[in-house]
Amino acid sequence: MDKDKKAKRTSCRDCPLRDLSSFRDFSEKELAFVEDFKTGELVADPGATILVEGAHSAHLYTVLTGWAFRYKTLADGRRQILNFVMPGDLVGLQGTLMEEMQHSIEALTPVRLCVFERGKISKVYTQHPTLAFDITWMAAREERILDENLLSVGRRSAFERAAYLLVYLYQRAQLAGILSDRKVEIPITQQHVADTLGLSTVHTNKTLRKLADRKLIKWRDRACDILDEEGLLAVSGWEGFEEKNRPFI
Amino acid sequence: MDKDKKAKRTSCRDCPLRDLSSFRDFSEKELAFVEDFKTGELVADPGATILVEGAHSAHLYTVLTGWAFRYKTLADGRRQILNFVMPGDLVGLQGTLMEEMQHSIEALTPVRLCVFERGKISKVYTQHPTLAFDITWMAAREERILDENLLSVGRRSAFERAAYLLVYLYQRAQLAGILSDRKVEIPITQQHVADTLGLSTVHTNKTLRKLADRKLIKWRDRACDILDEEGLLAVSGWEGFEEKNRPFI
DNA sequence: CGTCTTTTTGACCATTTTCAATCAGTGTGG
DNA sequence: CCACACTGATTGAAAATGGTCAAAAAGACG
Repeated sequence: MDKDKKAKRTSCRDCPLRDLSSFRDFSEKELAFVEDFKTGELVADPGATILVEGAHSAHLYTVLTGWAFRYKTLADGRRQILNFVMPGDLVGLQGTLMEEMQHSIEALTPVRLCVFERGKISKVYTQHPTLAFDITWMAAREERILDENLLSVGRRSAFERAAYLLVYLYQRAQLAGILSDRKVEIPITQQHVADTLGLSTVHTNKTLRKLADRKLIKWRDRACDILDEEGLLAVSGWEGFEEKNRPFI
Repeated sequence: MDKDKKAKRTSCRDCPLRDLSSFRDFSEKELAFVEDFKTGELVADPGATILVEGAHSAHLYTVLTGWAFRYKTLADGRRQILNFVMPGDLVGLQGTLMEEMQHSIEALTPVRLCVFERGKISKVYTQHPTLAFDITWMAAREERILDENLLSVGRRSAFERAAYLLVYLYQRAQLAGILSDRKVEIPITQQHVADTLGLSTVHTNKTLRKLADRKLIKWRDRACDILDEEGLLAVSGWEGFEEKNRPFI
């Protein structure tokens, strides 16, 4: 895993995520603590494995920039993508709290992460209850997303599922502040879409085509334009996010 | 919702869950705090809705006895069961932390729950970091279970999926201490199984029959004997739990 | 015994997968 | 600049998995 590039360190005070309207504000004390909690930064190349199933991670991370995804595989190689990881997301909590990670994380683009020391996490709980609360909040948020994903894979048709995934990614990218116009440069292949939806690549391709035929999206090599957000929401039957002032660390 | 039966109160010190080997021990101070945090108890009848999607729950619960399940539905009624709830499980955290619940919970058997006041949860974080940590731990555990479920629904065949679900329930019931011999009195219908696996009832029936033909299980009306735990694990390709000393509140 | 719920079955239909190519776009070395 | 190698997107056809419909059988229960 060629992920061990140490990068120059950004101060938490200058953290670009703080400027985004969807994240909550921090007190000076909190900032000082997080600044201390942070051990360094790490950059992973596209395709690099950031965390691997079975490992007992020594670190906890927050994504600063870039896209990644969480996934699990079966013995024969079948892969299920569980969720996508964007700036502001906390990663590696499972490996920090429990014995070992039960999923892997792979970078889609160059990913820059803040590194936090596993051992120091108890200090968050003893010294900064508000931040501890935020960690729980983020875990609950991930759970909520997984709930919706499970509903999608279990009960929505391929067409609805694909529509859901694309608006979902669109809205998340928007909230994470990584969007150029209505164009989401989703850095994923149709293979990734297939592994998220629980479909074959072939059928995924035909399904995306159908969405494109209806002028809802436009798929391009490793990118996708969202042409009709409302239309996608309608097809999927999803209500969308109403997330404001979410915390992060 | 006919769930409003107030029940007589059990002291946390006498909590039957404390005796089970799979749960962690508590300090005297923690016990005293939880005792105070607990507002009362509540009993729900089979079929009753304990928490409903869209509500802003005023309470947080821990299940003392009984089975329930978490689920979401689409507008046209399609239902996806997300996970099952057993003694020791924390319930309603989403509704406590965020604006509103995005899933419902329904009782399968008579369910007895401990009730905690939503407003007091911040006291857990400020006064009892170890318990706050436990809450996060439980959220991470739920996430892990959902990950495996998603893998199952997305990538396992109907046959593997069914095998997975049944050993999973068997092992959880065992850890929760609600098991009569190898016989799991799973209080669910094939309809519930279908809604968990993302299959139709008809196909679920045929799949369960195939498991029975291979002497892995024996299905009975609202009950299921696990005849061959190892066999089910092998079919599903799942490793099983290795959970010890889990926390609860 | 009659009613209700749950399980079981069979026939037929739809969605999705698999297999096998082909096509398009990108980057590389000559 | 072009041939060649790659990866990702597309297609068509055959096969399989799972869904729908309709109805019967089997328990559970008052």
